[in-house]
Amino acid sequence: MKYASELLKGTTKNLILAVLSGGELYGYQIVKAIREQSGEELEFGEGSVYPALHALERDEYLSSHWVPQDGSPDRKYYTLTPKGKLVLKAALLEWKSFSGAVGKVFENVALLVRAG
Amino acid sequence: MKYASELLKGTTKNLILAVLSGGELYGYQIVKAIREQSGEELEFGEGSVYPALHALERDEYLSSHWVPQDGSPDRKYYTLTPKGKLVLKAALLEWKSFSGAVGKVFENVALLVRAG
DNA sequence: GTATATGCCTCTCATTGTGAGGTATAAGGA
DNA sequence: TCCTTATACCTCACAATGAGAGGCATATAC
Repeated sequence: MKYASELLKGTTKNLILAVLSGGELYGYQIVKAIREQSGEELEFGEGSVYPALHALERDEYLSSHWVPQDGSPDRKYYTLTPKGKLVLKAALLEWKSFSGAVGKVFENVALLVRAG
Repeated sequence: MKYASELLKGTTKNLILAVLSGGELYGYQIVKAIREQSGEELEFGEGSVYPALHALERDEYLSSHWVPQDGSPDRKYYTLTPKGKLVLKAALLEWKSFSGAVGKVFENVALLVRAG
């Protein structure tokens, strides 16, 4: 991992909702979508993503359906529910506000570090 | 709390190091410093901050000393160690990179949400 | 008398990312 | 032939950590 794993906590589910806003994807594809859309910076293990997907479906932010494949493992496609879209919108605003607040605190430091 | 608590995970210790870059502070003061410097957006409970301070001192990112007070509780002041300053610098870079990566994924969504 | 502020601490609880393991098929190279 | 890699799903034990409640003590204010 490129980042301290704790940073991801709380962001994982929102990232999943985010990449699903473009249309349905299956689990394995979601991992790759996040990796690619983040510019190869964010990388999730399957042990993080599958449990997260189950929780999101349990909370009715996602719905899923199986699509059998020939000669390769079956795929479970996930789609945002209306409830999930609302949660995603809220998560985007929350992230913007949160990262801005953290940024404010860190800005002060940058000055001091440069100064001394 | 204004934010989902999971968002704070992994950021708490870095925020503490950050506000201490301006000079030594005691625990109670650190909570207020983060609240103020974040524009009243970030609020930590004592149950989060004190254990974090102990961990940071255990890892030698901080050192501390008691200062007795008259008629009010004694204060435990914390100071960044050289090791702590290095960790802080790394944390700032990590945050910048991490928040940028999350931002990339979320940008794609914003377009889609607005579109439909 | 009761609440609020100061200032430290500890404890349990729930959440969640990691990493390893399991299952199964197919394609490629040594 | 054998081994690795890729696909695609899953579970489980582990560690980190923020929340919230509780404890202790003093001082001020209503």
